[in-house]
Amino acid sequence: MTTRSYQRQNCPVAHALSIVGDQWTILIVRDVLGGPKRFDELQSGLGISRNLLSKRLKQMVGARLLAKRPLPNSRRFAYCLTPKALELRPAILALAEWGQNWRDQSGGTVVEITEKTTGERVGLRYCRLSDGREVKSDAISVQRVPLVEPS
Amino acid sequence: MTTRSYQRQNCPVAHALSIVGDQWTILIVRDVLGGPKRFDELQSGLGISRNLLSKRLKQMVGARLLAKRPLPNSRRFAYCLTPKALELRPAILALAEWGQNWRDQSGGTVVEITEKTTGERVGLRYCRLSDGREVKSDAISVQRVPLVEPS
DNA sequence: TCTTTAAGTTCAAAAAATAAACTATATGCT
DNA sequence: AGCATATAGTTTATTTTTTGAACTTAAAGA
Repeated sequence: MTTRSYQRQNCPVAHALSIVGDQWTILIVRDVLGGPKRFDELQSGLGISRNLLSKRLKQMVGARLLAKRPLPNSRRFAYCLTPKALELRPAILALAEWGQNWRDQSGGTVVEITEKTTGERVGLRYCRLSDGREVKSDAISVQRVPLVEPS
Repeated sequence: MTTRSYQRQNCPVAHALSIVGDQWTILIVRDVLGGPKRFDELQSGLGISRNLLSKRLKQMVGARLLAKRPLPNSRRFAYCLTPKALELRPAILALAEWGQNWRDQSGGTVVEITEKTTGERVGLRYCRLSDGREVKSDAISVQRVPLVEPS
């Protein structure tokens, strides 16, 4: 799939996938969500080949998903998340929830979201924007509408 | 990336991506979310090559994301979503929201979620499971925990 | 000095995706 | 009946990506 074929769909899902839709980018973001990571940490954690990791990290820095920072008193580097990548968290957590609901074996690990202050469990839900109340997923409707910029 | 390298990560995100993490599967689900689709409709809508679409549809039927049904009084077929694929909707909508928040040009189309009964706008938010109240994204914490099956 | 570590780069081979042409079968038109 | 068209793919050759392993460069530690 070329960037062009994503773009000509003029769809926000296709646009998102043109940036994070390859085999590794989401997993890299997932790892860096746990804190800044160095090249070799990412490589051994993911099992990705080194040249491809190198290429992906460059693309991700170019797409402003990651920032590459030198570590103090060393000639090493850390890759850190930008706000743009941090905002992928809901998408990643939605994938995680789907993955654990439809996992094929029992066991493994699950991702648990909790409220920092109380430790209470939290999940992603549809909410009415006006009052923040939950709306059940079968009570929603999805439309694609042309975007009109506010003037 | 092999299926094996996804599996050995033992992570629900990696598991989800081992099923829907290629370049086309999410876009196919997105299209079929709009109603059952035939082979040629998907092919021309997506611009995917025919042999790859054929392969992906087989994989997706095998993964129980799609069901292939003959259309009555014709020798044509429709690909329909299963509940498993329908449950990808939150992930796809989260990607759509990210894609439109970080789109590079103005214009285009956006995905709008509304409540069927009232037409009010709806979004994906973090909610406390106990009382359904919204929790701000900077007030949550994410952990991976080993899953213990209820006995 | 020798070894190790970190962050890559290079290169050849394998796998996946693309594009275009081809096939098989049924239906509709003249 | 004969011919063109539509549907749902398959085949084949080419291009692009990904992999895996070895190599490089520079600095730090023993």
